[in-house]
Parts: sequence; C-alpha cells; structure tokens
Amino acid sequence: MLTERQKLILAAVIMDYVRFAEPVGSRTISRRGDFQLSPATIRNEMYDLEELGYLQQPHTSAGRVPSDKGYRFYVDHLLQMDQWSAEHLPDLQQFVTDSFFSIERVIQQTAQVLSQVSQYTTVILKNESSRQLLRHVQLLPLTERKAVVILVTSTGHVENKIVEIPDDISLDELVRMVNVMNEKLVGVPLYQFRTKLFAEISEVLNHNVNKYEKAMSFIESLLQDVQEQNVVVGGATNMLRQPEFQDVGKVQAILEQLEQTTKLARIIGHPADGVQVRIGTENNDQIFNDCSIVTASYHYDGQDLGTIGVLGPTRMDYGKVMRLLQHLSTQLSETLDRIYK
Amino acid sequence: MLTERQKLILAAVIMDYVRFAEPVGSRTISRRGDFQLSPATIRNEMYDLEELGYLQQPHTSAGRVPSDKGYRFYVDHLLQMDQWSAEHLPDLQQFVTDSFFSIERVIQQTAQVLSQVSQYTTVILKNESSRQLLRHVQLLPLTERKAVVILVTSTGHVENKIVEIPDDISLDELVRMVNVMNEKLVGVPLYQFRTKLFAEISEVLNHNVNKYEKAMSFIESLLQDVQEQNVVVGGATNMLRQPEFQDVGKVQAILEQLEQTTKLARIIGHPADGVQVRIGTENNDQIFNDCSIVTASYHYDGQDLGTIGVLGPTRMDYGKVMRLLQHLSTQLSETLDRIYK
DNA sequence: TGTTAGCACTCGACTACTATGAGTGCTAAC
DNA sequence: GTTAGCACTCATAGTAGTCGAGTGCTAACA
Repeated sequence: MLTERQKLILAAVIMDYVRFAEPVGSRTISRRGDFQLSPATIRNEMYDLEELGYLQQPHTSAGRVPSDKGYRFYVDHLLQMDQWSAEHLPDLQQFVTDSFFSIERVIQQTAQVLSQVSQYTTVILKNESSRQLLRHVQLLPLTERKAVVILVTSTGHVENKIVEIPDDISLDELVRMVNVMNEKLVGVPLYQFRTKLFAEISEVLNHNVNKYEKAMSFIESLLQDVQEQNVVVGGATNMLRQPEFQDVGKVQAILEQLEQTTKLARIIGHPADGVQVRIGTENNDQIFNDCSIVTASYHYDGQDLGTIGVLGPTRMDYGKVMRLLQHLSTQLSETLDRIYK
Repeated sequence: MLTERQKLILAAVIMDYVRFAEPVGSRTISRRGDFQLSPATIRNEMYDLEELGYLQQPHTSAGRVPSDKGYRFYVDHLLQMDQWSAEHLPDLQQFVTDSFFSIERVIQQTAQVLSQVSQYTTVILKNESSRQLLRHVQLLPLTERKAVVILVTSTGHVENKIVEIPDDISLDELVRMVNVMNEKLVGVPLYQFRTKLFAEISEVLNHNVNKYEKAMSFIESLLQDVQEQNVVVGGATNMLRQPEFQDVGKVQAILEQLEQTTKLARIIGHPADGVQVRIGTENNDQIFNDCSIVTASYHYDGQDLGTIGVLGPTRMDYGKVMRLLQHLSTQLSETLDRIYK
C-alpha cells in the first residue's frame, strides 16, 4: 500500500507529465511548492514508486514517467471526480435548439463538440440495436422492378435501401405484404422479427400471396443487413497534435484503425454504467497500447443506445475527459429524451 | 516550344520522380537506356528545361524535380491516356452484385475501392441537388408532438428528420397536408418546391386547414435544410504514406481540411465533363498547394449526381489515377443506372 | 553545330567527437 | 527520516570533417 506522501507525489508526477509531456524530475516536483521536501527526498520516494511499478524511467538520467499501472491507480484512487471547479462544460442543448433534427445530426454534432472541447479524438458508437422496435415499413416503387424500402424504428431511426423486386412477385403482392407487416408487426423488436414473422403472419400471407416461399425469403432479406452498429469519428487529426504521436508510422497505424468501423466497434466495446477508462495495454489491441480510451453510454428509456468515447494518448487529462464524458453522455440522453417525448 | 527530345526528357524525369520521390539527376536519365546520350547532354537539356520553368532544383547539387508547370505540360501533352496496358482496373460491379443496396453504401464502396487501388485519398462529393424530383413525403408520428418526416427523391435518396409539431396544428391537419403534398407535388424538383407549393396547393390547403400561415411556414421548413451536398472521404491515412507528407504539421493541416466537409465541397468544385486535373497551386487553397486533385463526375440520366476525386501529392501517378477515375466514374454511372432502371 | 569528356565546385547527408546539463543513486552528515 | 554533496549517466546540441551525387562550364571532338 502506498503512503499518503507517495500518493501525493504520484499525483504530482502525473499532473505535471500530462501537462508538459516531458519526464518529470525530482527537482521539478520539489519546486512545485506543495511539498516542503528536498529533491533528494522526493527522489527516494520516486525510486520506491518505480520499484512498485507506478513510475518508469525512459533512461537513467531522465526524469520519471507514469506507467499504465500508475495511471490506473491515479484514476481509481487519486482523481477527484467532484473537482468540477469553474471548468467550462459545453452545453449540448444550444447546438440542437432547432426543432428539426435528424438523430444522425445530433450524434454528429455531439462528436464534434466533444472533440473540440477535449482536443482529443472522439468515437461514437451508435448501437442501432436489434432491440429497437419496428415502427413502420414503407415500400415505394421507383421503376417497375425497383423499389426503395424504408424502415423506421420506434426511436425514429430511419434505414433505407433500394431493392430489386424478384420477377415472380408482383408489385401488388408486395404492397399487400407490406401492409400486413404494418398491421401485425409494428412494435416488435427487430431481433424477434423473423420469428414473429413466421408465427403471426405466415398464415395471413399464405392466403393472400402466391409463391409463398419466395416472398417470405424476400421479406426476410429486407431486414437482413440493417446495420447493427454504426461508428462516427470526430477530430481524428487531433491525434496528430499529441507530442507522443509525432511518428508518422505509428499514428498512421492508429488512424487506419479508426477507418475500420467494425474493428473499432469491438474496441469501444460493450456498454456499462458510468464512465469507463481503459488505459494503454488494457486495450486488448496492440495498436492501441499507447492509447487510452474513455467511454460512457447514453440511454433512452432505460435502453442502451450507444457509447461515446474519447481516444487519446495514455498521457491524457483523465479528470477533464471523464467529467466531460459524464456530462455529455447525460446531456445526450436528455436531448434524445426531449426529441422522442 | 519544346523540342521532341526535351519532351522525352521531361517525361522521363517526371516518371522517375513519381516513382522514387527523389530528385532526378542527369546520369540517372542517361542510364535509363531510352536515350543514347551522355549525362552531359542531358544536363544541358535539363538546364534549359529549368530555365523554361518545367523543372526545379531543390539546391545546387541536387537533381531536378518537376514544377507544377512541368506536371501540367505532362498531363496536357505527354500523357498517353490510351496506355491502358495490361493494368488491372477494378470492377465495381462485383462489389454491388447484391440486389439490396442503399445508394449511400454504393458510394461508400466506391470510395473504398478507389482509395485502395490508387493508394491515395479519395473524396466523393454527392451532389444531392435540388434538381432531384420529389418522389414521396411521409409523416410518421412518434409521440403526440413528435413525428419523423421522410422525404424520398426520384433517385431513391432518402432524407429524414424528426420534427416537433407546433402546438396549434393538429396531427390530423398535418396528415391531410402531407396527403395533399403527395397528390400534387410529386415529380416537382426540390428547388421549385416552394414556388409550386404556393402556386398549386395553397388554395387547397386553405380549404382544409385552419391557421393557414403557420402551417405553410411549417411545411416550408420541412424541406429547408435538406443537405445539398454531402462528402465522403476514403483512405485519408493514405496521405501519410507519401514521403512528402512525413511532416506531421503539414499533413495535419491537410487532414483537418478533409474533416471540414463544406470547405472540401468547394474545393472539389463544380462538375465538368471528363477527367479534371488541378495541380499544386492551381488549387486556390494555399493548404493544398502541394497537392493535386483529380476529379470526374458521375451522372444519371444526363443529370450530374456528384463528383469522385483523388487527392494526392503533386508527385502523383497522373496516368494511373486518370484512367482509374475515367473507369470508375463510368462504372458508377452505369451502376446507378442499373439500380434505378 | 551538336555531343561529350573532364574537372572544379556546391551542398546535403552522414559520422565522429565534444561539451552541456538535467537528473539520478549513493553516501554521509544532520 | 531528511538532506547536502558528489560522482555518474546519458540524451541533446553543436562543431568539424568527409563523402558523394550532381551540377556548370570549358575545351575537344565528330
């Protein structure tokens, strides 16, 4: 267990390093004034902290740098989340006062605000989950054999695609099918759609439609590739601001990951209550070993709608970012509430 | 006017520089074998080419580098567009064989293919122009005072937003209004919508709806902020591959531009026939003075639907990129044709 | 007149060497 | 337990010297 003084010194080292991105020496800490100790004493403590794995030395004659373990301890035990101080927290509401919004734009806006205020990279994972309820299906013919299908969920999310109508199904039949779906399947969660489809309406369809088999598989495919997850990245170039990412090769590897949305979704990972922090090697992906990811989920009606996150170097201002995420995820939930209700 | 030999040498310098990104010396050109000339002779020619402004010297004892003017001459007069050679051109069709597509996904796919094959950064400007025709308007209530409005254009583009219904308009009235719009305004180009709205249906609405004024302005605002232009960027990190963009500060400035979609739209600029090339300082934006932008428009039914472009260093393989764009813009037009018809 | 060999010259890139100084670890004294 | 003192380490910056690719120019050659 760390002594009280060790904790203070660890915190001081981290705060200094976060600010200046330079290894911190004993003399620097001593001069900060919070301690009435000589550099030599600090040095001894830092030596111990290094032995315990909370600090690291890039090379013999450099100062100390926090290790992942150090940051972890700082986040878990030393950080005062209630230090809101007079810090400016952005007001999301002011960006969406308009009475016209698409949800996409609200999310986009949030990503932008977050990356601008934090000066880090923002990732938002929209969890367009199959738990959402079907609100409406619409089929609009464009030409004889093409139509656009529009799906609306109960949260107002709209999905559309253009489909080619199989030769042996008539437009009339299709329209009838869609009507039946609207009558019988509204309010069903998307993930139950297939089952319910068979259970409840196959019979009805059977009466109305020829070529039963073909039609069923057609309808199934309508829902098939509704995007389950959707990623929005904001301020990717903020990554290049960080002094630890001046190496082009390294930063390229990271930015490339940000372009691969599916992989990114896996890394941002599954929702949890409150603000989550993953530091350096705690990210299972080796490429993100020099990064920390802070995330928070946003909700609507008790239902998890997605995760907003910040990606930055392990030398991150955890306090600021965590407060920011706490604040924005709540605001986002509230905004969605206001939109839906 | 350049002599035949000067043209050959200019082309040789450019091709070598494009390939190796190193200033090209007279000896290198001489050794290439295409010329039966000594380095000294080549040197004299290169001296002249520099005087004429087609080549530049980074410093006295370095080889030559093409200037913007040199590239321009190369693109205009020396490049054989018909050198298709046995070069592999990607087949866009194979990525969209599926009978289910959203146009968004086709565009996205195209951007990805283009950036992967070219190894440059891709920009696609979707010109969701107001020339498109209204196909359908749909209003779906979500709660008492919220509804999602869906606009579908004749090209199958779907736009949606959530609106708040003003207190003094009843849902019933709204539904009636939307019905009238669907009856009377389908087939009207979006940019004429406002005028037609007043001309053709104000009268009808007047009979059906109370609070005429309010309702009209509500309807107007429905269409108000349909996104006119929409930008998709692919392979942004390819920028970091280029040896001329190893300087983090410089590349950050460029990548930041790519995040600002409106500005980007202005730079990609207005459509024109065939493949367009803008080299270095020909881009009016100072930040893109080290870049070249090659663009081509894609069409549907004689109507310009957007522009696909490649962004890279001025040291770009113009031949390859231009052929690629020529090919892909045609294929994209064809694909859209296939989807719509 | 066009081409080429020869040569002095330029200048960035690389290497080797030398301070410089921040920071450490250790010891001994307080 | 704390601190002053001191030798030691090592990255960084600066300087000097070498190397070599490439040039421009001149004179000779076909």
